Amino acid sequence: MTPAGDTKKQIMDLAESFLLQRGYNGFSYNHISSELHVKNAAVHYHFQTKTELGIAIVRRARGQFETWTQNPRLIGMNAAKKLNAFFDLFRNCLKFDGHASLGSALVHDFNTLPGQMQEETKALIAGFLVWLEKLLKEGRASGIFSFSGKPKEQAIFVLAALQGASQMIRATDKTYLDIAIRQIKQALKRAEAVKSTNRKKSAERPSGIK
Amino acid sequence: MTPAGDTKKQIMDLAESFLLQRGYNGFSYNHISSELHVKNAAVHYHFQTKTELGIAIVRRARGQFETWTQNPRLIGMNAAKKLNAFFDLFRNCLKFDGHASLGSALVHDFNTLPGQMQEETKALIAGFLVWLEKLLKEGRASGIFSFSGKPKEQAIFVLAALQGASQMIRATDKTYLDIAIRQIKQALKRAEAVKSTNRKKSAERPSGIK
DNA sequence: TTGATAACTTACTTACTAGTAAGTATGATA
DNA sequence: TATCATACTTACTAGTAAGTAAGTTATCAA
Repeated sequence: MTPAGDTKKQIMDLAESFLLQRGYNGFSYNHISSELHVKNAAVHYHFQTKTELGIAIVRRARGQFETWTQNPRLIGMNAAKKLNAFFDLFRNCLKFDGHASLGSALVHDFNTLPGQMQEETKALIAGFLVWLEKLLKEGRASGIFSFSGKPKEQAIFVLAALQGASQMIRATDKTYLDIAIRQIKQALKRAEAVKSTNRKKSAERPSGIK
Repeated sequence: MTPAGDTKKQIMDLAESFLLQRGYNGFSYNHISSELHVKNAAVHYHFQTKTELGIAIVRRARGQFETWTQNPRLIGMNAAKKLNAFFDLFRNCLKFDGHASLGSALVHDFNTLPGQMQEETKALIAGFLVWLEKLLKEGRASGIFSFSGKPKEQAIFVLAALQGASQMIRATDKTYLDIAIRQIKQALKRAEAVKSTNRKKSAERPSGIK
């Protein structure tokens, strides 16, 4: 028999994978149980309801993001590298074909989500935005980023583009995610780059953010 | 009895509304039939399968977009106004609370969509991107937009941000869509604005695009 | 007036959904 | 050795999903 605690984690991992791939309404307890070669009642043993399972997944993801933001190695980075690390976070959850980010999967299903999961989703998105806002603020203050408007407004823009791209690539070329990320970076450094190449005629400008 | 052809359109309208609000897996023939006060078999009479209904919805939307792009009034506009008109297209389909754009709804459900609907979805998104690319190209050539990279890359970026924002607002303040749109415009005019206010110290820049 | 057709309803099927109650094998503990 | 909790299985329920076959009704053309 499998070691204690193992199945529960496997259920969460699988459910999260299905959630990213098929949305909250696109997977069932049978999907999970048959994949793990157990009966559907075994899944109910660990998570009485689908809502409970869903909440556990979002809570875990929020905790993981919290841990990620507190990593000293990340904190020691400059704003440009922090932003790249954030992009990598998104790229990583898309490494399995057809996956989306958890945030974009949840906001899509938002209207059909149980109330408690709606609250968790709001908290997840709000957490991303708060972190991004802080990053953009300090990045602009230190001259690494340059953009107009409030950092919070720019954070909304960046997250929207990132989540939108992570979904769009399902129906387009997969490279479109990296293209979108490159354009986000451009949008955050344009004024900077333009200043230094102001006399140049065209649109080709050197990169400050890698 | 209702006039001929009426029910069919009502089914499509309702189904589209459910699709935008709840996703493809989030509505059923019963949702539609009970709303229209008919039996579920009546829906099957007009659309034998859900796939057929889904395809009809996407095809209609593609046709409507095609018609929209060929409107002489639109064609006569300058690039900035055309872009605004495109934004309005998105804002309009979000006027009912909780709705997303058709494109974002479909790409989210992409992995669980029947094959033919996947193809329709690809065509819908590709249509948006082609139009946007052309707009951005002519807008940059005429000096209205200013951005780096290929117009196609910028088109991907703009559409990703727009679709991402249209979904995100379900879990955040509704005003975030307009905020995202404003930032998209900023990203498309930044170099322009920066040139004219290059001596100004901070990030507040006048608007060229309204 | 007949008959064809459009637009349904009635009444069903098969398959899947979340969820539950009761029973069982296994290993740790008293 | 008894017992107790953990981690299941077996076997179900009620509800909903898409889909279908056969019958009904209104309208209109010949």
